[in-house]
Amino acid sequence: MQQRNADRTKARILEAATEEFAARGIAGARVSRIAEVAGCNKAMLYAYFGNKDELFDAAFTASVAQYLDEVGFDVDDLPAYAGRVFDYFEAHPERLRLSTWYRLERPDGQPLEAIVAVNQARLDELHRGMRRRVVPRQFTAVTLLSLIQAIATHWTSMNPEYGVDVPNPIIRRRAVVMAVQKILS
Amino acid sequence: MQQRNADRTKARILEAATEEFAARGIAGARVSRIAEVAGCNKAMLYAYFGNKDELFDAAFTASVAQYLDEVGFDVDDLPAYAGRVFDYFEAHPERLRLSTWYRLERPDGQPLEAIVAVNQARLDELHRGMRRRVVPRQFTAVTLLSLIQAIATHWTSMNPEYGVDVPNPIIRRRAVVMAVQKILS
DNA sequence: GCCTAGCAACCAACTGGTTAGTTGATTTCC
DNA sequence: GGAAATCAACTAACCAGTTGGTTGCTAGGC
Repeated sequence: MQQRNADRTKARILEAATEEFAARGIAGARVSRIAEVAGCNKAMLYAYFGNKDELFDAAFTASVAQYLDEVGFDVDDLPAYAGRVFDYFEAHPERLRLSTWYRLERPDGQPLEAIVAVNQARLDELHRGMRRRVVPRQFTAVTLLSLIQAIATHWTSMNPEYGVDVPNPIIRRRAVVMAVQKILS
Repeated sequence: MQQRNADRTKARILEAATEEFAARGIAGARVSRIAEVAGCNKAMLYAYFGNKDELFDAAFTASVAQYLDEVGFDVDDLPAYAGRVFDYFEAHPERLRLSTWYRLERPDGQPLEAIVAVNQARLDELHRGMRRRVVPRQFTAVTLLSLIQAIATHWTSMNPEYGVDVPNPIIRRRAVVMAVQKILS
């Protein structure tokens, strides 16, 4: 077991940061808590990531990259895509929280290049799908993408006032897939 | 013009608090900024609302009450209801932000009684609608309510990586209403 | 194989500024 | 005259970021 390893320390900081930021947001996160969870000194964190804000950027960018990598897109079966998005955030609710914090706390932050590029690619695919008559044309491509995203994550982003009545994951997933099917019909 | 008026001061504090909390969340909000915007001293704020957290509660509760009061529910025309929800948050995006902050920063906060009651009433109405065959039964009532909410607010809760392609409000509204119609078909 | 110089990794303790919350006095109105 | 409304100034704690120094790893000479 190495006692010194820059890469490993960096990775541990990023992991701890993701956890802390997902739980408390940028303003609510405590740098000292991140350092503690990462098992290192605050100074390391500043050496590797600059400052609190840049650390959030690093954590969020990594999180998004992992999401885009793991959840592929498929114009030919959008309900299945919605199902996968549902599965992903069911397994990693903290990723959705991170994304929401980003939206709330960086209201006029420059959109991340990586996401813009992927979104553009998906929009292009949707347009091609529409020309091929695989995707209906009642909604614009942006609307469709955004609607599907909203439907796939609607449970996770729900306020907690429904209590007991919320169905189990299997039923929720089925509802997501069915809703997207209906949107496309 | 009165120089002293407890009710008016209280109202101004609440207004300023809503603005500040909507913009920056609980952790990011600054009590001194709220006092400044409200045109009074910090001490007033503590005299009237106890502390920062209770001030947020007051602002959020008032905001929700106003929303529930303004946007009525109508089982017989759910697409129109979705349209009204869309209109409301288009006109008051800060209310949606406030609600999102609440969800993120109070992950295990006790659900607000007022919302729980209204939701239960709406669920009951949906159930009656289902029995009357006015509302389809493919989704459970909770699912429907949650789906409609998600669809009606999907633009506002979108991350900002779509840029220029986002359609104008009229088209967005039409998309919301149409999507809910399709969900119900 | 052993020693050591130099550098990268690491940290305890500190700093300067900020922040939620308080206090004790002052003003205004009835 | 007294109660309610208001505030300037204060406090104690907190927190992002820094500093100055220590420790472990390794390359290269012997």
